[in-house]
Amino acid sequence: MNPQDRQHVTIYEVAQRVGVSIATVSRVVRGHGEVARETRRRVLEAVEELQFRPSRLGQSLAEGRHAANGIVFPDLSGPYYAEVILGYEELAADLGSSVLILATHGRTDPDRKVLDLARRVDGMAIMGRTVSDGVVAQVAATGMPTVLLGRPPIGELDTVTTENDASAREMVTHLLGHGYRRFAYLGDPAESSDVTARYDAFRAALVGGGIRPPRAPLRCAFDVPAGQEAAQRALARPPRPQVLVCANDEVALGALAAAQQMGLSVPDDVAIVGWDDVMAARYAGLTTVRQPMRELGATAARWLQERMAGSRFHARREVLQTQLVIRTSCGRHSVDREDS
Amino acid sequence: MNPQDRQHVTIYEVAQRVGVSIATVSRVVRGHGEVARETRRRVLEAVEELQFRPSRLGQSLAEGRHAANGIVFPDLSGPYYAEVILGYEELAADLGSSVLILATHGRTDPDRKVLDLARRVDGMAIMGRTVSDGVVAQVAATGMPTVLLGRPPIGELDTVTTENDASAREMVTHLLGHGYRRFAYLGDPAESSDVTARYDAFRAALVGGGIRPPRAPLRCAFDVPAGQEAAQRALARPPRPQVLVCANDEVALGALAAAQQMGLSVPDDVAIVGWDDVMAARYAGLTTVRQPMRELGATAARWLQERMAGSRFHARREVLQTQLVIRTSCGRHSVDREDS
DNA sequence: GAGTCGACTGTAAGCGCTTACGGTAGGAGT
DNA sequence: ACTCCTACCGTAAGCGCTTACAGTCGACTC
Repeated sequence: MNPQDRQHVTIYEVAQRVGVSIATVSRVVRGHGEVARETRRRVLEAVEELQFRPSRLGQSLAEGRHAANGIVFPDLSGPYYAEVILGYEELAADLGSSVLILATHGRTDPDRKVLDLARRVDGMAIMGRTVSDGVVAQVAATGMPTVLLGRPPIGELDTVTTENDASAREMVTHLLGHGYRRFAYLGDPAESSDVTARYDAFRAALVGGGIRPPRAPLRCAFDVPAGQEAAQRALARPPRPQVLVCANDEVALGALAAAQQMGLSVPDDVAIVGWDDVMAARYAGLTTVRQPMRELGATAARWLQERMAGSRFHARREVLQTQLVIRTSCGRHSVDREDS
Repeated sequence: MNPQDRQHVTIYEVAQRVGVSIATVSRVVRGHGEVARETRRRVLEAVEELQFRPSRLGQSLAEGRHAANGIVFPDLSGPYYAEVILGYEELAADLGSSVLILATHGRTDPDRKVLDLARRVDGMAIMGRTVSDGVVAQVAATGMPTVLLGRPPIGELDTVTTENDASAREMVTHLLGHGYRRFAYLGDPAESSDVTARYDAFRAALVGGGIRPPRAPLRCAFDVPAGQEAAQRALARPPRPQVLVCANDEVALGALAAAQQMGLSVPDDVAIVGWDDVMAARYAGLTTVRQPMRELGATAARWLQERMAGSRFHARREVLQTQLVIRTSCGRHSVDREDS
């Protein structure tokens, strides 16, 4: 069959077949207006026979809504985002919206893509540093319900983030308990507000513990190779740090690889910790901070729904709690902290 | 701002502002017909001032296409699917299509959701055992370009899968080389055609090696807890198998946990292997089979594009090659097989 | 100076649906 | 027998765009 002649059955054909107007067919299909029992039966019969499905486009155009929403994220390669999206999709679909996704990573013109996306949805969730504040504001200015995930608030937009301060503090306290004194931080605070927050809290906690924090973070991207490379540099430079605090688990996994490659034992020669608790972290024995990723996505979907329904009118902020997960990469413990 | 009064600027307002017809505005915006330089300038100016973006709905309705395609997958929780989707999205977006996603896992009525999805896209990719053959056929029958991923072919539809036979054979050969004789298989062949293929090839290879294969697989779902539970049963039942061949890495990771919990050493007491080479596999030292996931998704997107362009007309089949990755979970080796 | 041509622009017919509004017919009420 | 409902159904006006077709109007040609 030639793609050119994709023929969908339209409401007109159904109407003609039954001998009624398209209005009546529409009423039957939508289940809205009143239709005589017998007429309804005949329409349904024809719908069945012709396999009629109303065109979403016609429907949306007439209704003035897409019945869809979108989510913008940096990348899907990490396990982190996948979980968030899943949480989002799950709820959104249950609420009757289709979900459009957009990964900005590596795109030449993310702003434009986001603007495009905005033309096909009723609301959107935007994660992290994917697009410029200007574009977000521009989208929001059209009245598009928008919620921000793991990104600093912009204007009056709803924002959901995860907790960073307390967990960083707790993490550092734990590390200090191991007796470590020389810390390095791997990750680029410019990359995301989460990293910024983690880094700041990390420094503050060190100061609070009477330790002089490192002068600057070792900037590196959010992936395993970048982490490995940065860790290599950090570990080669004397005095060797006793702990590598990594901006996320992927960086930490890279650091683990670097240590192994350099013949250093973790945690005996160097301790390594991360953030997110991705699946691999567990098998790598990585001490990290667990994020409620599914819930992050689900919250976004729920709020969007409420916005679209018009039931809420001022900006909401929520910070989801995180949890320190102690494994083996931060030092030897008398007792195992994590079961399984 | 009340969601009710979301006002988009329409082409009419632009036309009125400039004092031309909407046809002219459309020409300028699309860059198709001929428009006088001066007129073009004034239109663009107005477009800029009013922040006009054509409605995708109006556009799509007039053009007769959505400029979007969809992908249906069982679940996003595993790392496997996320990668496939990313490969798909990346290419599709570059080709100018938006991407709609649909996770069928846990949905009460996946078939209906897929039919819904079909009303909003120009083409779709369907992964694994997500929906019934009937529904796929029904969608395809409307002329919707469709490609199947990791799923047995249906009718004349394009199908991309990954290689299972050779890798299973190679895996078993390697295991036999270790001297193992008692094998168990964890996974449910009914779950996916990949599992079926792997299981069949596994049995055949054992027979080829002069070993009597297990009577039946230990059926379990595709996730870590299920794998753990099934492995526990398998390892508790004498004679204890020397090898647990797992349908995928998540099951294998569960098996690893079970072994650890039972105080068994891997690989000394029991060898464990999986499939997929998810990120965690590397850190768990799991011997597995690497799948070209990104490429799987990208291939689907490319084929869809070709179908939609009408440039291809008969069913395509492709089997992407996989690669055995030897790590430590299958037994002690004199030399490390994997760098890093 | 009439005819021709080309560059530009407007008119209008869709694309497939929803829904406000109005019309019709048959039964109830008196 | 005449009105008045009520239940049902059709008409038509959108929703916002694209594009075939039909002008219009100078500039040119002969």
